[in-house]
Amino acid sequence: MRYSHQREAIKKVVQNTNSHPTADWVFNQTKKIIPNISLGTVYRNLKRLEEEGEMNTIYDGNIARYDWNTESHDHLKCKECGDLVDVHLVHEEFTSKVKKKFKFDVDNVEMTVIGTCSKHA
Amino acid sequence: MRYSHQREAIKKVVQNTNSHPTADWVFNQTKKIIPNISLGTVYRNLKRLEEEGEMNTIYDGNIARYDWNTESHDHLKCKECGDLVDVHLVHEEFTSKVKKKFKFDVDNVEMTVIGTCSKHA
DNA sequence: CATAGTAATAGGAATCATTACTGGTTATAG
DNA sequence: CTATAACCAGTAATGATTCCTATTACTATG
Repeated sequence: MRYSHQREAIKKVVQNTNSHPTADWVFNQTKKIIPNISLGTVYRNLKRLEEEGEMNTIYDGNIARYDWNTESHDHLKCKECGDLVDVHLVHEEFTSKVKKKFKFDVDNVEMTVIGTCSKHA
Repeated sequence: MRYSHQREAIKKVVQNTNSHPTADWVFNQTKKIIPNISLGTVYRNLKRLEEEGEMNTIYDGNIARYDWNTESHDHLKCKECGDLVDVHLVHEEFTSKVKKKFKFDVDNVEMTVIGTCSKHA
């Protein structure tokens, strides 16, 4: 893949946040670096970066969010503040259990735990 | 909530399938019963039915699917055939573990295991 | 039974996220 | 330096979902 100024900027933006940004948020942040960048470029490059293994896409309801944390992990979503926090809950033993029990070859587990975080208990 | 012919038909359509239908699929099936039903009516009533606890919404990537199975359960999604199968993987002990470890009050766990089913191994 | 009041509907326009297209620009191999 | 394939900005198109409005149909009551 050829070098591109735009893609580097997008990558940096995503890597420098702990939120799980939407494409639109990434677009607005990247505009601060490259004012005339276009939304299509953001989408295209986020997809590329995911294909390259540089980030993950997670679906929050029906909108996509991007996550630079490519290690297998799960999310806690607070229904009060909407916060999405990374946690590690699904372990090896789980995937091997699923494989045995259902003859299902696990690639990936997407888990979101919805509830109320300590700030809003 | 007032009785409506349309809502009853929509409910029956969803309850009589084991697939996890999209709004569009439900719309097309319901048209066989009520030919002039409108897509907006389908969306509105699916949402109502969910609010009433008659069904669940699950997100498959960024499109909504509806599931009459309102008991807590998880999904196995085959990346080859796209099949979405109901399984029960997350148990009580898990939610109480999360509550202790993260001080997070769990309402609901959404888990989709992505991989290859036995038919496509 | 008739009807008024209100909830629900059909149909279509509007919106939101995302993808596709087009003509011009730029990185980079040779 | 130059050719050219990859990339981009801008914008149109798409697909899913929601919103709007005039009309229709439940249902409680006289």
